[in-house]
Amino acid sequence: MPIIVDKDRKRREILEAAMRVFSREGYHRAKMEAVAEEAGIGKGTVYEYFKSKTDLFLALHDHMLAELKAFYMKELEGIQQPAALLERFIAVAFQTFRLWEPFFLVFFDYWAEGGRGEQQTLLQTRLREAYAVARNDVAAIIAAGVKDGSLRCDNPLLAAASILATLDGLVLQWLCDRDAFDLDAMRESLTQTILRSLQP
Amino acid sequence: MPIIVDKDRKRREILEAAMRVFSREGYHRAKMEAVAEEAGIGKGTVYEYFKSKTDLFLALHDHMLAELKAFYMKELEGIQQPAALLERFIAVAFQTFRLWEPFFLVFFDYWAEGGRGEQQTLLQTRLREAYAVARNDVAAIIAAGVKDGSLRCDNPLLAAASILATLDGLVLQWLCDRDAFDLDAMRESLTQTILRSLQP
DNA sequence: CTAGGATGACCGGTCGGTCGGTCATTCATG
DNA sequence: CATGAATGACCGACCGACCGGTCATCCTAG
Repeated sequence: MPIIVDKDRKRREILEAAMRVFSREGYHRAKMEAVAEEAGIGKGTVYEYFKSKTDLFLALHDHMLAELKAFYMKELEGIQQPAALLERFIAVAFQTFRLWEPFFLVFFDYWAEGGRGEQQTLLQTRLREAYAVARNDVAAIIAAGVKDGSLRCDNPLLAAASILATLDGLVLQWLCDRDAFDLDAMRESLTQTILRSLQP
Repeated sequence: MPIIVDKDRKRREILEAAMRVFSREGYHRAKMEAVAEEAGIGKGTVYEYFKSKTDLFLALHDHMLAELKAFYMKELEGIQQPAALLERFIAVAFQTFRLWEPFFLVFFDYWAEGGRGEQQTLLQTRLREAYAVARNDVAAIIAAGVKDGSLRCDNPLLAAASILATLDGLVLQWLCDRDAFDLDAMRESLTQTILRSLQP
């Protein structure tokens, strides 16, 4: 019986190497060899774990979203009040701007690939689902607030979509120009605006 | 003197062909030959007008932003009241979602290129400037409203940035999933929210 | 005939993906 | 215990398709 390695661990290492390389170079420019090098392995080995560059790209999408979701769950657990939850959610989102910068840089490419074409590819489906889940999660918080009377909102799903949109748009703008605005000031201002717009 | 062509006109035709091809395939996948074919000319001719693919990409950015700005100017001219101007601005933005869909699809690539790296490239500078101009324009409307007492806002620039962010984020979301939300409902809801948050 | 303009065959570099082969580890066998 | 066969893991030289950019050539109006 030969060497046995922790396949899951190595797979994750490759994914993380890919994230760094893709975020630095962009998916299209990035070379598989660079990913291998970043992971400290040979190019051939990458293909033991992912059958193609596209496959790696797609797997990375799932991996990153799962990690991000886990991060949110951890940061939000235990908070009960809808308004407090929402406020914390926004704060965590702003934290991710800095903490998960490479994640968002790679996400540029998912957006680019996802928006184009007939929306039939696997990536597009996944991206759509991820958005839907995020909208529903945020909408659920708002709906809970409406139910217990602490918030007011005609259409929680619409509100959720636009809150997510604002956050997405802010990462975009901030990544393109770190001096566009002060993150903390923006967080405070946005939190105020959103909470006030949901006040009963 | 032999054949004389309208260089400007052909240049614009190439740019528009490029927009169609880039929006369909994405910048990296798009072939120069496809751009030439779309424009109804030979590949070599494209290089009479643009010295490289990158150059074309960059020129397209300027061209599209200029066109978009012209569209906004036309749609907004004559409106005086800040609140009405803001409302109309949002409405026009939502119009562009459908009308300028290819524009936004190409813009994915500008965001992707612009966010990455040390922010030193020409594209990054242009993108940053474009954002700055847009923020200032919107902030100016808000500031005018504050001045004449029809609006209230502590920090017009911050508010402008987040309004733009919301619109950007909504295009992203909508392009990735046309069924994510109803555009008209979203426009109304967003207009309400924004105007209310700026009420004295 | 001249010259501006257009062209597409071609070149050269690049990179995703393959594959033949090496290495390390284990264990059945004598 | 020695050893060599079996096998999972790893690797990087190589291949071939692809595509950005060039340039020798052709076309056409005057």
